[in-house]
Amino acid sequence: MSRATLSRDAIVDTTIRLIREHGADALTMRGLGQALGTDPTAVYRHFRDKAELLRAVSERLLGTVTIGLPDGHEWRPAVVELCRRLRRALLEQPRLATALQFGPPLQPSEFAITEELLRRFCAAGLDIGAAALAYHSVIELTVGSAAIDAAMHSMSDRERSQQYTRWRSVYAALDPAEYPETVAASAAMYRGTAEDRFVHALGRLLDGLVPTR
Amino acid sequence: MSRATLSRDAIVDTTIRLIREHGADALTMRGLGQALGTDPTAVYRHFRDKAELLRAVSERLLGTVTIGLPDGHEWRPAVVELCRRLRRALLEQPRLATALQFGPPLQPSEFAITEELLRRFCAAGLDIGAAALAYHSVIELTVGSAAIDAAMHSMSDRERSQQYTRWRSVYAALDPAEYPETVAASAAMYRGTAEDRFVHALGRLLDGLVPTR
DNA sequence: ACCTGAACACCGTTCAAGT
DNA sequence: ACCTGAACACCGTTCAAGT
Repeated sequence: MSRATLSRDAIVDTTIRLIREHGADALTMRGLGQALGTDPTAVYRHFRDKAELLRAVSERLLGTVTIGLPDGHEWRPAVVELCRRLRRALLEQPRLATALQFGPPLQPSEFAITEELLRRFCAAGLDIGAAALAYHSVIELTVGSAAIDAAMHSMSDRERSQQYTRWRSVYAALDPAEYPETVAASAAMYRGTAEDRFVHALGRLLDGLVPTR
Repeated sequence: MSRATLSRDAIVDTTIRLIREHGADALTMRGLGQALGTDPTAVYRHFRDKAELLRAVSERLLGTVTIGLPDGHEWRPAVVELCRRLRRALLEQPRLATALQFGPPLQPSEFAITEELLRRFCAAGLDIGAAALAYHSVIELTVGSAAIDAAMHSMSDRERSQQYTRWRSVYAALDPAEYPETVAASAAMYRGTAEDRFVHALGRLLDGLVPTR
């Protein structure tokens, strides 16, 4: 057995790898211990409990969201890029979305995301109250898109597109007397990637939030 | 002990009550058995497993979303009301949001929601492809709003507003050199109820999805 | 100082046995 | 036909004991 020297960073690394490979639901402390080459309970020397470990994971994942965003006068590309990154980070750990609101200690990366979004919305010409509302709005959309796509995220591209095709045929096969619009729309449902659909929704939301005068 | 005669409906009733009172995470088959006055494993006569039970719960909760919507020529009040109801149903069972996409059998109530939304968007003048995109967009926002609010949902009004106040002071106490906009916006963050904020976000999204020509 | 491993108090679920 | 209850294979977590 490799004599692993445990550290918070090494534990977080391995946890993220396990979640990425096997899904968030499959993460157990016993499995984590095995992947680390230590007794499962050794992790408890470094983290109070599983929740604190997952908070550290989320901090790591969210930390990359705001770095190196396109700067300059255009607010919109920056907001879109930030939200795309946030969505991808949330996808890694779906549970994270709701867990965010829980913990007593808001995390540094969350503050950075909030500040960046508020700054861009102010740059877009919104007053501070409208910027706060816009912040809440885009966060809600981003979290929802990630939550809906989370189940598909562990699939391969092939499996995913098969699943979309299957759903389209289910819609297409409905009784047209009872579900006329669904049958008519069936070919248009779940078109493109989930991220495409998210970017479209975000675009329309930003259109509504920041009216062009 | 009351000699309860079990039925799927009675089990779903009790499950919803337990989730409403103690939260979705606190639902266990043993606790459910106790609430029903039967052995915990008796439920397995009527449902294959916990997932099937929760699917029946979601079907019950989502079933009420589309009944008696405001009819007539105005598409917008109907869409808003449907989404508010859907959000409230999702709040009862946060887990439901992601579980929706899982199961093989899409449920009747989901079809009804899809049809109703597509119908209203077509009535608003969108072509069928735009209606499908609009459908995906409002679902993502609604699911996200419910997911974010889920943690607060079990709190009393008093606790919830205390939590909001606490977050505002955290934002207000940040270093204004590093987080100027957040400090400036702190008083405007988490204003009103979560449903107020959702209705605002939905309104702006609908503005963007259905441009007034 | 850090890790180990037995142990505790839980889970969801199965299945032979009861009535 | 339906319910019971022991049992199985798991969880997260604690804590005395090791090194």
